[in-house]
Amino acid sequence: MAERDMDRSVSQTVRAQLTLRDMILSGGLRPGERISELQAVETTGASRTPVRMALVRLEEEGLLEAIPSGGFMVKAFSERDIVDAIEMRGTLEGLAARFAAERGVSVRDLEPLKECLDEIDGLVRQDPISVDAFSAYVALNARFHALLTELSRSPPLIRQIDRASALPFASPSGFVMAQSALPEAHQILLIAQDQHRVVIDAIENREGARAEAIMREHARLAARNLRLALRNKTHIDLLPGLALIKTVAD
Amino acid sequence: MAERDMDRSVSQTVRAQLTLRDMILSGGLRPGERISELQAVETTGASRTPVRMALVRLEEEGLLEAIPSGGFMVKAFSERDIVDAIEMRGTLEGLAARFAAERGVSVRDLEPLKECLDEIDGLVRQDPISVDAFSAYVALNARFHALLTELSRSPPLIRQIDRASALPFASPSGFVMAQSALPEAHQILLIAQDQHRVVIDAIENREGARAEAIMREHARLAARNLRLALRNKTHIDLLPGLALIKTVAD
DNA sequence: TGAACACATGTTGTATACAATTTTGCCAAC
DNA sequence: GTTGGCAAAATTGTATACAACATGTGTTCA
Repeated sequence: MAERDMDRSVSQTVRAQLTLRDMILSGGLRPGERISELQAVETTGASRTPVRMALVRLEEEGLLEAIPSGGFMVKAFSERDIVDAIEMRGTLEGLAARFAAERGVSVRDLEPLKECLDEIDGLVRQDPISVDAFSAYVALNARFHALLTELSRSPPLIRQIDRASALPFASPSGFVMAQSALPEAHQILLIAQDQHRVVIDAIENREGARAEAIMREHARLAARNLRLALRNKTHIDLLPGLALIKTVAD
Repeated sequence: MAERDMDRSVSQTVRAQLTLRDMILSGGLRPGERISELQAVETTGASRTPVRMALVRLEEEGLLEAIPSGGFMVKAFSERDIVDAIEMRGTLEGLAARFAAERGVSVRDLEPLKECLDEIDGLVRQDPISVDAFSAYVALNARFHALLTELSRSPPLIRQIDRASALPFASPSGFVMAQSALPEAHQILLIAQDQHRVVIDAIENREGARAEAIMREHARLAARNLRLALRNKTHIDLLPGLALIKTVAD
């Protein structure tokens, strides 16, 4: 912790925030555990002021919780919290799809989305999907969701969706893991891909209500699959931010 | 600014945050205006550290925007941002209503909601509604929305809705103003009240999809009315957080 | 007259010192 | 043995000093 890479281009606050977030998400700090400022100072290398700023930001982000008597602790989530977060995010993305459709987007705007989907098609064609292809899929899926969100052209909505994604299990990766952590994973991936295509079609044809409904269904499917995966304990170790869950055992 | 009430029960950070928020919302600080830390120190009476913490929190809250070169400025919102924020909040409340219905709530839980609605009934009975009755209505409406949100029993969703309400024009008060800033205000209030009743009915009967649809419609109506009010410039001065809007003149 | 550079000024990011509050451990009393 | 209280230690909230950076202005040269 002495000779860490002192990148002067970013502030100490940002660096401390990144370091602490990594520690929280990787499970280096247990849920419910109090975070000692001095200890954080040692591990991050920054001084107390930037550490405190980072802690405040992480609290607003939803990863930490303020202790009434002072200081912060790592927030603990229940399994239902996770499912709820995914539905919440999907609901907001549904609104984004509706906005995109109602606002009217040009064919040019939809091109990157379609390219994304074409690339995904190439990946999901193979049935026992390789590990490399899978991580490529995760990245492409995240890209698709981000592009769709942007398409709403609504800064408040985009911001809110970003905030909802701060909870790692509610991020697009969480979507994917939820969909892929079951025996019938491959079929689910195909269904999800179909839904993606239909949403784009709905947006292209200015069908706001339809676009929203599809995205809602997309999210409800992801939530359902995650519920099943949690119950069966299948591959849940793939879920990002797992370290934040209170009791993996029910 | 010398002898402000030094309430030792709350931290300097919280006090600075409240003071600065008031200044922003009341228009004491113009949108796009850079916030000087030293000036904030003078006006709030706190020292630089708590002021900085307050600024970070207000940024996360969405009222401030970070300047790349350092420091913060008051965020500016377009009229469409406001309408979007109201729809966004309504969408999340729709999800809350669905959760409440699906999760199953006892009759006891619904009682406070019904009392709220009964009280509102008493107020909206008079046609030219008095000023006192109107502010009572605003308070009761806020209470109803808060109770409904709580009914979802979903901490992540409740948190997200609270955050969405941080933008003052997206708060329940914003809902009301949007609904009441038109000539046919009284009729609109009656419709809104009807929708409130139907939502409770849907929740009571475990009809999740219906409860959600009604709340969505409730929000879309509010958004539509606000759009009209903004176009006609009728009573838009009643809208909370008006000072944050970039151009009142289109 | 205009543009460019240097300097001065003000502002923010960071570090640290201090004070107050909370927590913890220990000892005594019931 | 348990509980209450007291004291010490640790931790957080606050204030301020310092350093790096950005900004604006004035002067000088083309």
